[in-house]
Amino acid sequence: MKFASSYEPNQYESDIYAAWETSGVFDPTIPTVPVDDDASGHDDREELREAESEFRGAFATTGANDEASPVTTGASEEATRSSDSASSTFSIVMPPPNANGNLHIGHGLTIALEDSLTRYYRLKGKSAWFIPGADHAGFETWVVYERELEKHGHTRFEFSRDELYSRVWNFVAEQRGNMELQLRALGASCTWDDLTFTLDENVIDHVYTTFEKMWNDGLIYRDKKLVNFCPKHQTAFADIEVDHLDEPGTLWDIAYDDIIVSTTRPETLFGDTAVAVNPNDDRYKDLIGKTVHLPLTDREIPIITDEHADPEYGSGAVKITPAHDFDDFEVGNRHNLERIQVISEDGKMINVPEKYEGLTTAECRKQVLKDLKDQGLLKGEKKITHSVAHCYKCGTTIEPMLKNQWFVDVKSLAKTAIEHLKNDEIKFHPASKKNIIINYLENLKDWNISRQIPWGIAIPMFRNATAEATDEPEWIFDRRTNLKEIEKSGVKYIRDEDTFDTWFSSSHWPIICTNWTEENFNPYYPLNVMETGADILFAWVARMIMMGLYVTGEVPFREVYLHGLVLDEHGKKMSKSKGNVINPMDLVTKYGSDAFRLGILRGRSAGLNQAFSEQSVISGRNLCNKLWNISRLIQGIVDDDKGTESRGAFATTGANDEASPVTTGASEEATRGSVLLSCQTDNMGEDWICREINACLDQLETSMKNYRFSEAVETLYSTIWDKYADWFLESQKLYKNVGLLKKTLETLLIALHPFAPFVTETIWQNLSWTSGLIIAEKWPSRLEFDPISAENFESIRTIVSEVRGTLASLPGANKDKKFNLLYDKDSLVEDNLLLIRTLTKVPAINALSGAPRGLRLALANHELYLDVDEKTVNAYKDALTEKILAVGRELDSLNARMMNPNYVDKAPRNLVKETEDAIKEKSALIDRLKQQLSLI
RNA sequence: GGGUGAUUAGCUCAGUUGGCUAGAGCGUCUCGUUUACACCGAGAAGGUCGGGGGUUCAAAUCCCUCAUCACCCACCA
Repeated sequence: MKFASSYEPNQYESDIYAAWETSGVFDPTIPTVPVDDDASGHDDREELREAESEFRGAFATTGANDEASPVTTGASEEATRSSDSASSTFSIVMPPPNANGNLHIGHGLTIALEDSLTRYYRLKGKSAWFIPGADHAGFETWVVYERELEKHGHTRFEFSRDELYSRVWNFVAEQRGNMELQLRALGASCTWDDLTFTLDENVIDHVYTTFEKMWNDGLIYRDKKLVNFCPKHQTAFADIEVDHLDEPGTLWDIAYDDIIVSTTRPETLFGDTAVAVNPNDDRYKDLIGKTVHLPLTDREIPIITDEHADPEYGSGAVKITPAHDFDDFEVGNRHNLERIQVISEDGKMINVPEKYEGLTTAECRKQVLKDLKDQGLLKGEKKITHSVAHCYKCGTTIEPMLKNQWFVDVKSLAKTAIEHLKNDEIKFHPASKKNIIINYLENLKDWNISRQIPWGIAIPMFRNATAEATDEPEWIFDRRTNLKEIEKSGVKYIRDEDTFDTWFSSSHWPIICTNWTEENFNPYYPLNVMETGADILFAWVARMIMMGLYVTGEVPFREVYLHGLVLDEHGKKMSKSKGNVINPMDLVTKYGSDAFRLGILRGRSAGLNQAFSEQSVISGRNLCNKLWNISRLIQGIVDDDKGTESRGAFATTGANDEASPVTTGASEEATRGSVLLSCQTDNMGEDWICREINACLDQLETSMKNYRFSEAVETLYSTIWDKYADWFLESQKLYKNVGLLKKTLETLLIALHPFAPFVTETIWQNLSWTSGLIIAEKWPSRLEFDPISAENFESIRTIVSEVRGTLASLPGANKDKKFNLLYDKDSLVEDNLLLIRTLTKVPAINALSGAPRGLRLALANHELYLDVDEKTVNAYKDALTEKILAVGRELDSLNARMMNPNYVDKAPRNLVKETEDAIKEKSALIDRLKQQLSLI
């Protein structure tokens, strides 16, 4: 197979993905918990026991093999000790994208992160399970569908709840598929057979089981409370779904007899049932306990005292409307005040004098103000800025509304969660989020889980249809939500029309996806890591923790990685109205999936909102092409080599093999109990690249363990490009160690695979000597090398760089002016004449005979001269002077450090020694350069 | 009101128990068509690490303070 001169992702990606998918590599190697297809299967104890023993058996066997397997042995001891290495499984769930929509840039980031982790741990030999999902996205989808209805001249009120449900189901079914194709294009190596849709039977089953448990535990209650209500969407919301925006408003002063109250909502005065003043406010002392006449009505309301009234604010007296204000609701509870609802769910006035009945709140406000003014009761107005609650979806002002809703008593759930969090059972990235979530849980209010939209999971509660007279309970739990009404013990019950807040079911996600059950041991629960957006820390992560602990007694995941928002290239939030939205699929089409993944991971760290631009994707594309061409070069060398049996054989040796003549350069920690790959290295460059690749693997493993994706990519980038291609391969154009070229290329391909799966697999399939799929390869072992030889290559690199730099800075330097290199008694140079000549492109390197001549290179430990003519030396005088000054400055600062007795005294000895050595080196260098200058 | 994060090169960002001359990508400049790659190679310029204090032999890093930006929670009759 011939490599084209550049990598064209579009030619390969879909075929590569199909090859993975059909090969079965996306499936975890340890069998997952058996799913009961029919509900009756639950009772089959025998089967369950069998499944469990199979499970444990598989788990134990793999664990035992692990010790001898080379897969994990490359890891340092520290890594092996960490929790993620302790088990042979790796599990992660996909935050389910909306089944109804296209993927946006945030999904692109999520998949890049999660799939890199999955592929990395799969290569590391773990049984990796990346579980995909699709979200019915209750409210989101509902809003889209309702718009659809409106477009066709319908409203939701023309249909029954069940009709609407099936209509939306069909609507979503039509839309589905797109999202899954896009996940494939991004390279998500997830187990498709286990895709969970948030309205699947087993989801509902889990949710009902939990709900029943909560109901029996007394954690579910029904209450008429003030809830956030969107008059447009006709549904209640949790606090978290409400946007608070600062807005200009007016504070009106209204006379209630002798007392002036301040309000921004005069239209709600019909619902007033008291006026409150602060108990310490002397101004109103005499009025306390008396009543005042409520304007525009014939009602009298009491004046009460409550801390809620702030003497500093407005008049210091505040009207209390328990049915339409959260604070007033609380005041009302404290003082047993009547709740009078004056605004209906569609935003019209009710229970008000006929004149105002049926007006919208806005119309009513106008009328009330006019009437108050006419009666001389409007005493003043002031422009203020206050925060107003809005529906996060449509922006409509939220109306606090008295409604009967189902609530979860969160006290015990939050308390348990806090205990486990404080016990450090979950590690957060970034770490600061742990305290934030604890703080949130400490102040959590009860959770309203009722939603008045048809698209969602029905709440499995039925109301006694007969009169209250019976002894039967008013509400009963029952799973038969497909029925509108049921009969039990001869009593008729009618289903509650409401559906669950989507977060109630979402909070079960790790449990549902891994098919956790009480009976089965499940090695995939808790998840190794939960990766999601920092913006849903409270809405989702906090609730998964509470729910996971409540249902399973264990935290649902061991680590949490939170990503921030992907901003546009100027650091601005992407939005349709700004027109700065980047579609990930466009970038994938244009530059390839790998380029997108590398680009979006680069320069990104946990929890931060960070900018993203096409430039970074281009940079990723370039790396893919570079790697492609590296492979092309090596394949060419391999092809030329065929026939001659070179040192292709690699022997696997224990690291502690004392007999080995070559000492290993790897750190003791890294090699302990591990396997090194011994390969014949014939020159310094080969030892050096082995050392560098080992260091790269070390760094990579550390980065991944700490979820530092950007750092991991950065390390690979510089190893592949700056080291492997620019130095090693350039030197291999002379030496051609075919065995080593193959081995090192394989190592780098596998190491990059988690981040750039397509190009690495494509190359793997194109190379003549590789077999199988790279996705199913084993994580590479460390390479054996001679550390002294490797270090010598650093000297060569220093020499070559100095020659190149000096040549480039010579006045009028260009291709016409070539100079030879002279060396004096330097065995390193002498042994590597060809290499240095090739890398520096000087015409010749000669031993110096007689007195030094030409231009001395600024190298401390090597006496090398560029054989330039007098004129050029003279012209270089300024540059040389500048160089001497620069070295002088460095020397000064080093000397200053050593002059400080405290430094010599207190700094670590090795540091002082280093400083001393550096001073010696710089002094020698500066002497020689000065000598050179004096000769000019 | 309470809290979090950010502030480092023209731009976007690294810099993990304080320690060699603060790094990378992109951009800029100079040179280069050497059969892996112009999606390339070689070289270079560019930073008093937001300001001010402090601790330390040593501070981008720790502490205090101020400023600016972003966000979260509470809440504003």
